[in-house]
Amino acid sequence: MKLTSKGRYAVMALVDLARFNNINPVSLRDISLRQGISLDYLEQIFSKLRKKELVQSVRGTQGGYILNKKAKEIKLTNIFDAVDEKVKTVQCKKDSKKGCTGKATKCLTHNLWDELENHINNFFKEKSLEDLVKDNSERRV
Amino acid sequence: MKLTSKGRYAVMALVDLARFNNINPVSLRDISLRQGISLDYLEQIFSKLRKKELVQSVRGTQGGYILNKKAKEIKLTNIFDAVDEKVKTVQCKKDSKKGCTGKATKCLTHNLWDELENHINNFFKEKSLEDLVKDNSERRV
DNA sequence: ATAAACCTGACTAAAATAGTCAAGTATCTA
DNA sequence: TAGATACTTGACTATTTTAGTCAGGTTTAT
Ligand code: FES
Ligand code: FES
Repeated sequence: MKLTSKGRYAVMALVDLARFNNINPVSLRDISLRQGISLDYLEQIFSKLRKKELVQSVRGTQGGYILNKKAKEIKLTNIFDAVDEKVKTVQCKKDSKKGCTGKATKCLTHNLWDELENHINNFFKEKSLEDLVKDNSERRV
Repeated sequence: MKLTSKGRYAVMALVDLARFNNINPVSLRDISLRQGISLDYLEQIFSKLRKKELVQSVRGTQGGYILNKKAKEIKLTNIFDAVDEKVKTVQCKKDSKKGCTGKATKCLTHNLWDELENHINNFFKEKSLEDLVKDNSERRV
């Protein structure tokens, strides 16, 4: 099980944005340089974040992105959802009547993976962007 | 983040093995048929499980595999470890002095991913094969 | 002897990931 | 108003990982 770069970058970028998000928009170029993430890739990511209304764009010179909600209200789960980083543990189609081996019943481990999925998602539901920013500035003191 | 088939199959196979593991060894062929997993693939998986001494092999006709420990003592974490299904959330090399973007410091989110990794691994450390077998037979009543 | 079953290593097709590239559009500033 | 900055979009591609397959063994009960 591993976390993909897309998900990791999305969170990194938003933490960066949240820290520098005083009044002026933050350009992707700046985030790219600070975090070492390809600008083109960031653009793909932010396009999705914008569609889910986590950020707002400001076009033109001196433009960039600003948070569209309070950092406290943006949970990790929202971020991951926006960039399609989903937790997938079961093999069967989630709602199908058939188990993962095509049989009518669920396989021996279906319940286990469901539990696991919930366990992981709970973590994402609890953590907010604010937590991350705080966490980080504390460590700098 | 998703669970790979290798990890899922390893657990499925061991649960199956644990259920039928009375006195006689269980052949991979039987597991393959019951669980719908390719025999060749199962062989790869059991080779690893054997090397980590989770199972014992019995060669020859009427052979197969038996558990090498009590089901209670085999945790999910042991199984995943055996088949190299590791949880990997950080991008940087775990012990390197450099962060994931090559800088000297850890990136803004390193701690978060570490927490996540622990969170997931805790789940694996708690669950034993016995839990899974019980869980399953209860549901059959 | 022979068949059942374990054992091993090499190989490969398909999918997912992590980007790149190209061609725009909008807006600020000089 | 020209030019620069920065967002916008969609298509394309190289790399890596996954999920197996395949071919050839060896061991042992009957
Ligand atoms: S994981 Fe759902 S039936 Fe196997
Ligand atoms: S994940 Fe370790 S430094 Fe970025």
